[in-house]
Amino acid sequence: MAVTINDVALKAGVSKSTISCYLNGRFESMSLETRERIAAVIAEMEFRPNALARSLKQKRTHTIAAIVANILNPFSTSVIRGAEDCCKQAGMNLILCNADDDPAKEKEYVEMLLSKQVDGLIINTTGFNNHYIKDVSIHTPVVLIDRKVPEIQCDTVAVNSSAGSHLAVDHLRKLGHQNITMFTLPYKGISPREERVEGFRKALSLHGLSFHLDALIETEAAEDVLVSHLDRLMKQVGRPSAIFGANNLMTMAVIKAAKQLRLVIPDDIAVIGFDDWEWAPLMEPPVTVVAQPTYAMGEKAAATLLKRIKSGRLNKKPVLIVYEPELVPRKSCGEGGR
Amino acid sequence: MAVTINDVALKAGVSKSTISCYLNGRFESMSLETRERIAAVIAEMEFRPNALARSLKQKRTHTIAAIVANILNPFSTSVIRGAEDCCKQAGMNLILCNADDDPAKEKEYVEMLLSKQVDGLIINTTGFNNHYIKDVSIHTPVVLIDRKVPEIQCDTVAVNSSAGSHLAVDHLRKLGHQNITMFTLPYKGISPREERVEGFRKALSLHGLSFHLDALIETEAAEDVLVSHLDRLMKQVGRPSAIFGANNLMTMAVIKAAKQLRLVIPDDIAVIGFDDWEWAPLMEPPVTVVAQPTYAMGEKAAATLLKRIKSGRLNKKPVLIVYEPELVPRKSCGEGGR
DNA sequence: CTGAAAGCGCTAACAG
DNA sequence: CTGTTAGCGCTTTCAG
Repeated sequence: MAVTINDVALKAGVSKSTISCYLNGRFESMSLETRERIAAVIAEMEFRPNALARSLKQKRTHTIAAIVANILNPFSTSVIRGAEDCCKQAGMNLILCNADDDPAKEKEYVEMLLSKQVDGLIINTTGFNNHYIKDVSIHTPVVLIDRKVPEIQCDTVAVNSSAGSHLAVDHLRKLGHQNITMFTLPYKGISPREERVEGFRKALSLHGLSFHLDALIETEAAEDVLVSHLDRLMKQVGRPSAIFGANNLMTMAVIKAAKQLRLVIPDDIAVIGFDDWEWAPLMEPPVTVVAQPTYAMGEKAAATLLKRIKSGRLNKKPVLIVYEPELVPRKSCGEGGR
Repeated sequence: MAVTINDVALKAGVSKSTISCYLNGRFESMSLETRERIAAVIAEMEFRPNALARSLKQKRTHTIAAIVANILNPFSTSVIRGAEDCCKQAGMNLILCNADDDPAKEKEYVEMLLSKQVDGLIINTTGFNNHYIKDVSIHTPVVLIDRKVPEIQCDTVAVNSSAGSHLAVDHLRKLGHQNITMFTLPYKGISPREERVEGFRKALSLHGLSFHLDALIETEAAEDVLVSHLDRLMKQVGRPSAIFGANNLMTMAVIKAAKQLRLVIPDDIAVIGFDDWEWAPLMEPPVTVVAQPTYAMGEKAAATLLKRIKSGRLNKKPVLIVYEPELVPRKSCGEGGR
C-alpha cells in the first residue's frame, strides 16, 4: 500500500489538514518547526501525493494534452517541442497522444483524456470528428492546430497555406517552369490541404498557366502508387517539369518514386515541398521547400490554451492565429541553373 | 457542473450502484429493460464517467506511459508506434512524454506520471536517473527500452549493439576500407553507446586494424563541431576512408558536415550509420545503415509491461530481450564500386 | 496555528 | 434484481 497523507500526518504528529496546507504551500499558518518536521517526514517516507485524489477534489489536473494526427510526421514532433516548452514554463503538465491518422483513435483519445479530466486539449485533428470536437469544445478548452474547422468555435493556430502555394509557384515560375503538377493527399475537409490546392490553382492562373487535368494528383503517399502516377505523367507529351508536394510526407514519397524511376532531380523533374524538415537539406539535391514555423506554432497553441484555461471564458470569441510560411530555396528546382 | 453517476441514477430511476454495474459491464443482475433505459439516459445526458474517481477507488488507471529520451529522434517515434498498437489491442491507454534528453525533465515526468498513478512505465532513459528509477521500479512496473541499466532490476528490451558495430565494420572491410573513424555522442553510462564503441573496438582488432587515437571521436552532434572534427581528420596523412555514425542523429550530422566541407560520399569518405530511418534511402547516396527493429521493440516493450502488470509479480526475475540488428547496405560506402 | 468533518465521483460488498 | 453504505486520498471551510 502506498503511503498516504494520513500516514504522514500520523508520523509527523499533526492532522491531515496541516499536511495538506504544507503540500499546497500555505505555510503562513504553520510554525517553522512544524513545517520542517513535515518536510522531513515526507522525505523519509517518500510520500508522493495522489494526483487522482487531489484532482478529484480540486477539479483541475494541471495537465493538458496534445493529440497529433501522425507522430511519424516531423511536423508533429516539432510542434510538440514548442508546446512542451511553453507548458513547462507555465508549470503545466503536457501529455501526448498519437491519433495515427485514424479518426476513431482520435475520438477515443479525446474521450479518454476528458474522462481523465485534462484541463485542456491541443488537437491537430484528423478532420473527421468535427461534430464531436465541436461538442467537446463547448465544455472544455480546445485549441486547434494546423487544421481549421470553421464549425468549431475555438482558438486556432494555423498557417497561411494559400500564400505558401503562391510562394512555391512563384519560385518555380521564376526558374522557368511552365508545367507544374501538385501531388496532394485527399484534401476534402482538411483545411490546409484545401487551401494549398486552392492557392495552387489561383497561383497558376495568376501566372497564366492552366489548371489542367494532370495539374493536380490526389493520392495516398505510398511509393508504388506514386511511381505509377509519376511514370504516367512523365511519358506524356505535355509532361510536368516540376512537382509540388503538398506536405512533407508527400514530398518524400515523390522523391522516393522519382528515384525508383531513375529520374534525376532537378534535371528530369524539379521538386518543391510544403513543410520543411530537419534532413531536407541533406538530401541530394537539398530539397527546396515552403517552411512553416512549427515550433512557434506549438508554443503559441499551448500559450493560447493556457490563457483560455486561466480566463475560464470559454464563450469569449475564439482567436485565429495565422503564421506566414517562408520559402527556403535549396537545389531541387534547378536553382543553380541546369 | 459535469453530469455524474448520481444524476444518471436519478434520471433513470435506479440507484448509483446499478449505474456502476452497468458501467462495468455487469449486466447479469439487471433486467434488459433497466439496461436499455440506462443506456438511453447516459446517451441523452452525455454522461462521461470520471476516470479520476474511478481510478481512485479501483487503484488502477488502465493507463501506461512511455517516456522517450528525444521525440525528434525517429527511433523514438517508431518505438512509440509499436507500443501504441500493442496497448490498443490490449485495451490499455498509452500516454507519451518527451524527456528531451534532459534528466531533470525525465525525472519530473516520472514523478508526475506516478502521482497520476499510471499502471506502468516504458522508459527510454536518458541514463542519468538510474538510482531514482531503480527506486521507482521496486513499486511500479517499469520496462526499459534501448538502454540497459544493470543496477535496475527490471524488464529490458534492447538491441545487440556490439553485433551492430561488427556488422558495420565487417561491411566496411569487405569494401576495402582500412581506416575507419567512429563518431559517437558522449557514451559513458549509456549502455548501447558503450556497447557500440566497445564492439567497434573489438571489430577493428578482429580485422587487424588499430584502435588509434582518431578512430573514435566523442562529440555532440552539432554541425559546426562536426565540421571542424571532420576537417581536421581529412587533412591528416592517415585520414579515414570511412565514418561510422553511432546513431541516426550523429549520422545525419556527419553527412551535413561532409556536405559543408564539399566532401563527396562515398568517393571522398564513406559513411555508415547505426539506426535506420525512413528517409535514409532518400539521401544521395542512400545511406547504408545497421538497422534495429524499432517497431517490434516498442511492441515488445509494451507487451512485456502489460504482462508484468497483469501478473502483479514485480519481484519475479526481470527478463532481458535482445534483438539482433541487421545490415541494410545501400550506397554510402561505395557499394557500387568506386 | 491546528484539527474535525464533509465531500469530490465512483466502486464494491452486502443486504434486502 | 436493486439499494445502502462505507470508503479511495485529498482539500477545504470552519471551529477551537
